[in-house]
Amino acid sequence: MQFRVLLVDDEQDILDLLKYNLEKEGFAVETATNGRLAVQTFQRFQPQLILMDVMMPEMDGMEACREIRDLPSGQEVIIAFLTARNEDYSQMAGFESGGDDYIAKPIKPRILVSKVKAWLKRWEQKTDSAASSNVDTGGLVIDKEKYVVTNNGQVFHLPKKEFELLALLVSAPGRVFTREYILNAVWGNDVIVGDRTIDVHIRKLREKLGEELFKTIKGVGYKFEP
Amino acid sequence: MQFRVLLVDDEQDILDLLKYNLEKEGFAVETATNGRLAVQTFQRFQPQLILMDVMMPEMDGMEACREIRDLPSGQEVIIAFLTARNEDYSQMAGFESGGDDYIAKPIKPRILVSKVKAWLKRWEQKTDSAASSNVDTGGLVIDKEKYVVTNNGQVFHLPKKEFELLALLVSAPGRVFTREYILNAVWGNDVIVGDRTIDVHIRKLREKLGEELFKTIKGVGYKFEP
DNA sequence: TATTTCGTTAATATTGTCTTAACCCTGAAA
DNA sequence: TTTCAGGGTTAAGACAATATTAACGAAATA
Repeated sequence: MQFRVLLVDDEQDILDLLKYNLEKEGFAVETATNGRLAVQTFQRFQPQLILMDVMMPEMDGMEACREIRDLPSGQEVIIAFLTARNEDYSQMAGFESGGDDYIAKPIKPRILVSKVKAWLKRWEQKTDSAASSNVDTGGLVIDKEKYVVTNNGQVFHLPKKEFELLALLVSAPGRVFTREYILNAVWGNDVIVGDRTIDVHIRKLREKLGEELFKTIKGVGYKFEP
Repeated sequence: MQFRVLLVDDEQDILDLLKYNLEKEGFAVETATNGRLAVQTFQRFQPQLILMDVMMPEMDGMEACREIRDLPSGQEVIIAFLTARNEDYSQMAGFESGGDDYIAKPIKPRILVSKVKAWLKRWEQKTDSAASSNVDTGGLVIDKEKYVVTNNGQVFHLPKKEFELLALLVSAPGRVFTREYILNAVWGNDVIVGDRTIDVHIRKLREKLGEELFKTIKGVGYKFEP
């Protein structure tokens, strides 16, 4: 299998250098010169790895990263940032925008190649074991690591409680969960919240993911049915 | 009758705490510190209830649960898991390993005791009526978990009272249930409802599932016959 | 600090379920 | 044949459970 790498930088020199070195190693490489183009190219090219400069005209790396992560196909790809050494990467260190790693400029070809190989290795492992941490039921994919839900291609970032409620219901499609049980599972046995709280969260899930997915059994509880 | 409870956790502190509180309530308690020991102790001790941590050395809770369920004597016992809240309950919520319920850590003694009592109450009922969660009698399948009735492939979603009445009658096909008994079982001994109420519910069941399935014994009661 | 997002609740609306009243039917005893 | 007891049937209304909306404080975020 040939791996695909997308390079994004506004300096053509750097793009050429990196591309040359990666292609020499047998990777398929495409390039983009700003964030907006990167998002477009990503959708067509579907790379396993994106190497992206943070500072760019038109749309910066962070923003592009977020946009890509919001695409249904943008969950799996590894995104690594290129940064000037002294650049303030405190912002990205937390990877709030969904970046996985970074590499400091100036970039030495050797180091780049070995890093890329390491990333792609990680990508392979990740997709191997993805089945365990991801639940997939009838077009609805729940990624417990990233706290992200994908429904028929649309990506949702659900708040914690909603996410947990959803994860619970989806864990056994068709099974009815009583209110009592739900309270235990999602809120814990020491927290006391009113019954309406569950309704409201159910409502939000229905709003976001589809009314018909969550069925009410009056006097009993709720169930998820694809 | 004294109930027997088996506690399984790798932390001695927790075992001590739980044991103390349960013994104070009059339960017979034994403990084990990993899954393997739990299975052994179970065979000797034959408890009605097992409280088990999910994460343990040697053999984890899930695996132990499965092994116990595979024993001839492991069908009746109620197995509840101790879990850190927000722990990944996707695996256990589906009860793939045969667990019945769980309680979230940190565990407050009060809550523990009341839960244990509820579980043991359920155990008593369970063995009383041998109410397995699925009943299948002559093309009629009652799935208490999914709260769904299937009759010759057709799926019905019955309201609560109807469902309970049906479940009662079907639990002993051919047996006649007196009106008094039905009132006790479905409505509870404190609720007062007129006699016509039962008729009406029977009517609805006949309408939905077939006239001939529910036979009236005048002056006595009703029975279900496939 | 300013701002936004979350979680919860209160108040109200809405829905499905349960119960009942009123009346009908049947068979057996008077 | 009447009468009566037990059950059958129907639809209306009572009732309880859930839905919905907005609003508030708390928490996270900028």
